[in-house]
Amino acid sequence: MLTDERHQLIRDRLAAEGRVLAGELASRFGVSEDTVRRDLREMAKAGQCRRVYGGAVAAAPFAAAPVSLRGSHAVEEKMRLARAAVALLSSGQSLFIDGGTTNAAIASAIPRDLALTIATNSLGVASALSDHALVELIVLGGRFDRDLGTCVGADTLAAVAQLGADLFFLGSCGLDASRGVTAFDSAEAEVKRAMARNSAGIVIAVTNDKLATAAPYRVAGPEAIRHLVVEKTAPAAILADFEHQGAEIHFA
Amino acid sequence: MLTDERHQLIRDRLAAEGRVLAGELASRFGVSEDTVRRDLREMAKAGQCRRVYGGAVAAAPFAAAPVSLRGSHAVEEKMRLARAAVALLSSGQSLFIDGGTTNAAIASAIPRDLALTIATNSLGVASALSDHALVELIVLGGRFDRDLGTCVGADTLAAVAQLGADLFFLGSCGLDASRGVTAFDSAEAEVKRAMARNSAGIVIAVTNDKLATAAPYRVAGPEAIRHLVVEKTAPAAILADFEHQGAEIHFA
DNA sequence: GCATGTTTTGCATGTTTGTGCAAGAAGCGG
DNA sequence: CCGCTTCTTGCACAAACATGCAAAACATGC
Repeated sequence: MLTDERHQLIRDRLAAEGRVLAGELASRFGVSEDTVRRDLREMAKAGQCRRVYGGAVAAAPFAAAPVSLRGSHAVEEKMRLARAAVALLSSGQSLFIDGGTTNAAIASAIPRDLALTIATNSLGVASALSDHALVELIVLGGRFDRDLGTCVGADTLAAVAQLGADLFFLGSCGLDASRGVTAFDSAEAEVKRAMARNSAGIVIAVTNDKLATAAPYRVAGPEAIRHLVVEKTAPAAILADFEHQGAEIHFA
Repeated sequence: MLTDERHQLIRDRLAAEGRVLAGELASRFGVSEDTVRRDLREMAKAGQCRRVYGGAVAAAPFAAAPVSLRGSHAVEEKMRLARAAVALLSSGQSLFIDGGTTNAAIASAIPRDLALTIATNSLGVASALSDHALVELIVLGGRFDRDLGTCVGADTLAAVAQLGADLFFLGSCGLDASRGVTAFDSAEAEVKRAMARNSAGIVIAVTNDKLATAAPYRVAGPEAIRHLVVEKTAPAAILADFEHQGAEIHFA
């Protein structure tokens, strides 16, 4: 097992349970407790956890990334979703695109012959669009959150407030027909809310595992969703709920 | 088996599993571990993976440098300059870093154990710093100029105006002992001027070809340069001029 | 054809890094 | 106070590493 892998697994566990025990990790990984303690010491030095007697606790309770970007097996599905999502676009439109791996996939799937105005707070999305000659790209700056891969905070909100868009590609969220769109992080949710407020329509592309799940922070009600892009295998019952609230369903 | 084929297979494997082991690849390809390590080293240098002890893991999602060092002739020199430039840093400092390939090299050369606050309008610099856990990263948003790889315009200026920094790493400019620092683009120069105004000291790292050249737009006078990082082969006469104006010369 | 230079590869070399073990210090509970 | 656990530090060893070198394969130019 690679040292880096161990660190990743510890991060995952911290995100899931908020704390880890040195002895437990040692037997789980099949290494000595000394090694685990060394790992925890390094991670604490890098600000990824806080060291306590007997183990470690998460640095900031809910800051952990909701998705481990590493084991992103669903890359095929996301590319399929992305291709279906960009079919909604036409030249001259203006877009908000926020963070998440699905949105990064969408950005890289945007055809190069579309003339669009795109504002994003995601570094990944901006990078993907940085060579699209016809795209007017606006970076929404602010404090960079490396767990989310996006800018958040007051500066970002101020930048969003100055803009308006036809469509908002809202990513990496929980989606539930009664609770609507929810986010895992308070600052993230604030930015999403601002983008939603300033757009004419919301587009959400999700893999099945996001359907019928909810996160702590509310972003928008289910009726705000204009377009919902899902996998072909998405449960019809759930989709029907969204459809009744006015969403248009698109299959990847 | 061709070298390129091997590289492609390693990329495939990284995409599928997120990590590879040097020993495993060696036996699979029927080559020595040294060869595999060479491959991984090259691929890491090209940003296609991240090297770890025992193998390599998939590159961080944003690390795919959009404005990479590709196509720039003097990669080696720039990395040397970068290593010399980061020697000026110490924990707790705050920095402005603007665009240019040399600054991208500097950003990627910043040690991971330095706690810094860094504000940048360069997508490449931001990407390079996106996995530095101890760096508080502030993205200066605005209209993205894809020729420069940076954000410029009124929004960017407003963001800069709210910040102050100890050092400003000023990149991609002309440098002349009488005319001072000059830029090739009006909007670019405006942002550089704002950053210069709000920093306590300016650091410039340049290859020889930038020395004793001037561009249309004036950014700062020669007396504003605090640190000048140059190649060992830089002409002494030119350096003396800058030294007389108060600059501290550092050789890469 | 032959000499010359380049690229790739494997091997020998020291060096670095991760790991486990042991000893002592420090925290915790009775 | 004492026993127990957890932690840090120093040390040793093996695995992984970078580097220099030489042989082989290949291209290039006279």
